[in-house]
Amino acid sequence: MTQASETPRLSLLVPEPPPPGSPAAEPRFKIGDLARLTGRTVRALRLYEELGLLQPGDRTEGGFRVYSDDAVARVHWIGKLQDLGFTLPAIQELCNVGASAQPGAQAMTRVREVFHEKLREVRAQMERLRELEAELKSSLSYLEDCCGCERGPVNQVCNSCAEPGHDAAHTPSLVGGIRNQRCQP
Amino acid sequence: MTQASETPRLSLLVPEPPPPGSPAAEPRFKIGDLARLTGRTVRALRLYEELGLLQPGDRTEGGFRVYSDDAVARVHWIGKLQDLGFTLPAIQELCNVGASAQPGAQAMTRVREVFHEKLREVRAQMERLRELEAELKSSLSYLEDCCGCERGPVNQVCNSCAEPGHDAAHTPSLVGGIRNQRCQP
DNA sequence: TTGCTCCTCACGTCACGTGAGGTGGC
DNA sequence: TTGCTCCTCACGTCACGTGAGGTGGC
Repeated sequence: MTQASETPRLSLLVPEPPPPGSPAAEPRFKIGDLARLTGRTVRALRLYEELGLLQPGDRTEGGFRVYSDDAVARVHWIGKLQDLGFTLPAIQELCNVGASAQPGAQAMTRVREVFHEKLREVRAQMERLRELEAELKSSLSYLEDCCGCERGPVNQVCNSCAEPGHDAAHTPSLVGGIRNQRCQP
Repeated sequence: MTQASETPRLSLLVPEPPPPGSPAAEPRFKIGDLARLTGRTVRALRLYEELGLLQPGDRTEGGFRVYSDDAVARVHWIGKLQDLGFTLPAIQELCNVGASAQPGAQAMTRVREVFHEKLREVRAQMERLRELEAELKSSLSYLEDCCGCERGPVNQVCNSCAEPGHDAAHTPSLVGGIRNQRCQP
């Protein structure tokens, strides 16, 4: 875990020191620092910028992007929405709500609808994962018996396995799908 | 819900009738039927074929793909593995295990490792979704108050909201990320 | 014959990955 | 000066979506 939040060295990159009276110099990150702090690739961060989702606060004379603390929270926010299944264009739309001149009540009612739909999707996704978790567990328990098998090559013996409980009717579907394949890659 | 499993009409597509003594004629689907039965697009099914994951049992004289019941189970199997996070090339590899000549114990030990890793990933994913579900719920409850707001346009009032509990410190991060945006699409 | 479905290219999309070739920062 | 990081193209990948132009099946 790289901790770059305590690297005052980076503040040397700031072309102009903060004017007197302003809050203490904020940490300033290069794109590689931001990538490490957020678990993204440099490429991903540049893509977010291209789509208008993330703006560097500044650039150095040489053209290097400079970010402040805000950017970390920003990228985490983007990540949450992506994990909820929002595409980057959909996240753009959410951004635009914040900059829009429509009445707050109207805009936030719409956001609520969108979030409500996502809540339904997240719950359906969790249910699906619970099913798959159960299938994985029964597959693992089934395969445990296979680990000591001495019958022979997969393509010759597995499809007619005679172990108790290993007939086709009792084989978990995740495992059953593997046996008896003729797959041309 | 389209039920194509009882359409003996389709058996007319079979160029040669099953030889006597063979089991009763199986239902035979065209690619559109298979798509409806499995919730996939025709394009997706053709892609699976291109990658060697799904072979039509036959073709009509005119070149139409003909599938049997097996194909439905096959596509569902592919779908489960995709939902577990396997890529199509990774599913290909699993297929190849079934056709390989290596000892069953060795091959299945490897499959077990792969499934075990997936189980870990599925559980991590469920935990992530639980967190996001909680964030969505608190965001929805927060936004409920906004629905009757009469203060004005989003970009003028939302960022300095004075409602009790709506200051920056008490705003759920999913909502906070929307306000005060300057997003160029 | 009409309408629907199917066929094969082939280019587009989404969220990046991965070099190529060159330059900035300490 | 060296080594690392950064810069901008620009093409590749993955799992399809979406026509274009033509043909099969009942």
